[in-house]
Amino acid sequence: MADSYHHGNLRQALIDAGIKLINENGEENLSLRKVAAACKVSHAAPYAHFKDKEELIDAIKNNVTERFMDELEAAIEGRATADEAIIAMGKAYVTFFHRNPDYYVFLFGKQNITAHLKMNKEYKNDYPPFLLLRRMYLKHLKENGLDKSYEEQEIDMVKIWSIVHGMASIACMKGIRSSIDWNDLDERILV
Amino acid sequence: MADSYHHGNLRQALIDAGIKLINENGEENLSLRKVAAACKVSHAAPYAHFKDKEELIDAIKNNVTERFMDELEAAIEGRATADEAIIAMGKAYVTFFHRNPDYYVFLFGKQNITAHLKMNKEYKNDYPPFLLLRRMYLKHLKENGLDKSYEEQEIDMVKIWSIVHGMASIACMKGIRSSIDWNDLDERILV
DNA sequence: GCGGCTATCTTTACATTGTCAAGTTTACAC
DNA sequence: GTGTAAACTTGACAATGTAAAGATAGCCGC
Repeated sequence: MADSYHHGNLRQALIDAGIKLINENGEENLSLRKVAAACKVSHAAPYAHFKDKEELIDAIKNNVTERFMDELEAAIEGRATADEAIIAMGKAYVTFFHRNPDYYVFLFGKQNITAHLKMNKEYKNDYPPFLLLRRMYLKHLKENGLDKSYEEQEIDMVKIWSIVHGMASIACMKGIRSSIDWNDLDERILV
Repeated sequence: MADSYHHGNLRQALIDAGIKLINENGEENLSLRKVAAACKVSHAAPYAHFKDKEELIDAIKNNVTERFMDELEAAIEGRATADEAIIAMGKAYVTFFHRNPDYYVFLFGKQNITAHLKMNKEYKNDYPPFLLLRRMYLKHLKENGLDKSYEEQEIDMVKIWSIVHGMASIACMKGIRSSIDWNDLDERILV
């Protein structure tokens, strides 16, 4: 069914083509019609799979977020201690965006994080990287026999997240990007 | 010259109308034609003052950045010690964006920082907030009789900036925004 | 005062884009 | 086989960015 009337798997093809086009031309130059053309379907075909342009972009965003999480999880894989895992995760966090600054803008540029998390109240607890951090942080407390209040825990985690996320953000800025050895830096910064 | 053929001060009027429209409808819904209409001029009039849409947006960005800097400078005004000033500046940094999340996306969403800083190599040293931080940090070293290598200084400053900037970024995310008392938090996080 | 120069603004035009509506084709259940 | 729904095409429309050409007005040298 490769060249039949029905495409076969247009939905995924649109997402893939979208990622490719965004990597080449940036999100602001992405048009539904170009994505459709890249898949050799008519300009209105995407509307069978996505409500509007935003829904396609959200789908792409989810796809990228999954790849991001894959790298974070790969980074903590096999680390002996929670401390090591947290350091590794922080490095992977910064490295992921430093290696591809476009993804930072794409994921956080409009502050959507991910489409399926779109709501107007507390969702930090559902943000995948934060869940991973919490898991490692609790492991860290246990390993070191520490006992902290919920509030103290929150502060610690936000602190770690802030450093890492802030570094990632700064590391992506044009001009600053190449002026600092991030891979070296985060090792010393993450206490 | 209020209703003459020439507007009088169209350039500034376009910037002001642009800020207003962005605050109301977001950057993604800003169109040159709407801005022109808000100033009661023809849709092509802006081209006499700005090369293209991006140049108008950059001008608006500079305007907002100036207001941002004003608040940072006001925050350190009259602080006794550098440490106090840095804390105050950090709070002002986070507060500015927490109070108006749209500005964070607007200023950093496309990672441009400001138009006049647009170049492809090191410009951290020209980023106004960073200059202010450096000034305060050097004051801090002197006040406490500390002597650090240039590299150690860089790490310290990036660390401070990362925490503050990361907190600002996170504080702006929908859903997380209201779930944390940022004003209380940054006081305890900034060592 | 006057001619001209230039910046400012208008009008017109065009290509790109998001989206809708109506029709066409295909797969699939019954 | 027939109907039904999903997947796709075609055609249309309004909004938008931008270029080109013309109109207007302030200003400068004389």
